[in-house]
Amino acid sequence: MRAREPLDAEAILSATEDVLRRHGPAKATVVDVGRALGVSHAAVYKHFPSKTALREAVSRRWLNRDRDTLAAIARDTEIPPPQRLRRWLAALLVAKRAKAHDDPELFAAYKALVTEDSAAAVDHVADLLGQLETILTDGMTDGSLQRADPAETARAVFTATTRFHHPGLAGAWTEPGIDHELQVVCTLLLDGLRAARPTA
Amino acid sequence: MRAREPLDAEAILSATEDVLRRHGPAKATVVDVGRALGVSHAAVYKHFPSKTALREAVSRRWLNRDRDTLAAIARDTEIPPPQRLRRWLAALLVAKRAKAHDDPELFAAYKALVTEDSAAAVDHVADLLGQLETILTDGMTDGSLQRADPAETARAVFTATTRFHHPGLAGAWTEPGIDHELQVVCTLLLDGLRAARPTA
DNA sequence: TTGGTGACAGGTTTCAGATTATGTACTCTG
DNA sequence: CAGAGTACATAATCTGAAACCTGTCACCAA
Repeated sequence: MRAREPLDAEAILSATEDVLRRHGPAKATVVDVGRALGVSHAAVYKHFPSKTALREAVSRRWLNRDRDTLAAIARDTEIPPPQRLRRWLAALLVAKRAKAHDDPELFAAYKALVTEDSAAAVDHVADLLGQLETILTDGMTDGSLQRADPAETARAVFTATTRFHHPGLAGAWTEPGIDHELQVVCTLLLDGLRAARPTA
Repeated sequence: MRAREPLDAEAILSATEDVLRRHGPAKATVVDVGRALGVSHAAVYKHFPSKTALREAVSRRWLNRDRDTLAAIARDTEIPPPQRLRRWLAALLVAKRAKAHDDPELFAAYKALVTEDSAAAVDHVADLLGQLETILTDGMTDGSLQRADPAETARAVFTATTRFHHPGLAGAWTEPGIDHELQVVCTLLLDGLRAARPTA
């Protein structure tokens, strides 16, 4: 209709994020996104093939926002791997809890992605597993951790801490004992990871 | 209306179970339960104070049905505690998966109970924790397991295996690698439980 | 040719009005 | 008088027509 600065994917993502926050994932529509940008909803479809793709892209960006904090811990060779693992898991809980609390609408969108296991969710998990694997590999290299297959072990650690990061269980993250419980589980896992290769 | 053998709680529970299986937890009504018993719905209220109480009682009975299998493993002093723990957790997964698969309607009812954490669900968890504690205590007594507080450790083991028993995550129980994954997690946990009391 | 528009088909959601369910009270029977 | 029934108020749920959303189109502007 009129000359505007050309719509780009980033602008659409930001607008979508706002719309999601305002209306929640259930009520947010592509028409709303268009309206927020002063544009028809068909314009949005020039940049994203579907509403699903749009939601995925928004969640991806939202998830990647505090990815670096976590990645920095995973890569921090100053901290001995066992402690690093502990800190990383604690930071993961803190980050997830903050997201769930501060941004419930976007968290709900992310949760939906996980339950229908969309590519964005799968990639997010793969990323986290990779970070875990980094820590474990470092530990195996410097001898502070024992077991052999880092990928399998990373998955086991991730699985054993499901309670603290799976969005479907977010309800429990506000319970008072949760941080302590994570510590106990961490200790148990670390004891296992440090143990000499067992007999059975 | 006519002389019948007097309605008792057990008969109501069985009828409710049938109705739940036929209609699912969302559509099952107290009137249906009455109809199944050839009785008015008000008669049901003579025995149960509310529909919620009735659903809880049904789930309780349904959950207790294979409780003994599990309890038998927990108590089997023939098996060394570490192996016993492994078997118990495997049996728990098998039992839960069977329930989810063979009885989806009642499983859904149970899942609902867990998400609104009703007394029945809480009691069920407490029961399982008690069984875990038995195994751990036995292991600590005979020296095959090391750590100190059995209740706290039981909770940690239960938490670390959330993925394999929480009804909200039942979707993942049919994935092919799940049994192997449980084995890996078990091994990790057992290594931790057997480890000499660690330094950090 | 990329990025935009308005109109539209088909499927889904919504909302008000009608139906059905829950839970209580009082009645009836053995 | 214990236990079942009928009647009923209130809350929840269904239904169907209207509104609305998604995704596509043919067309337009720079």
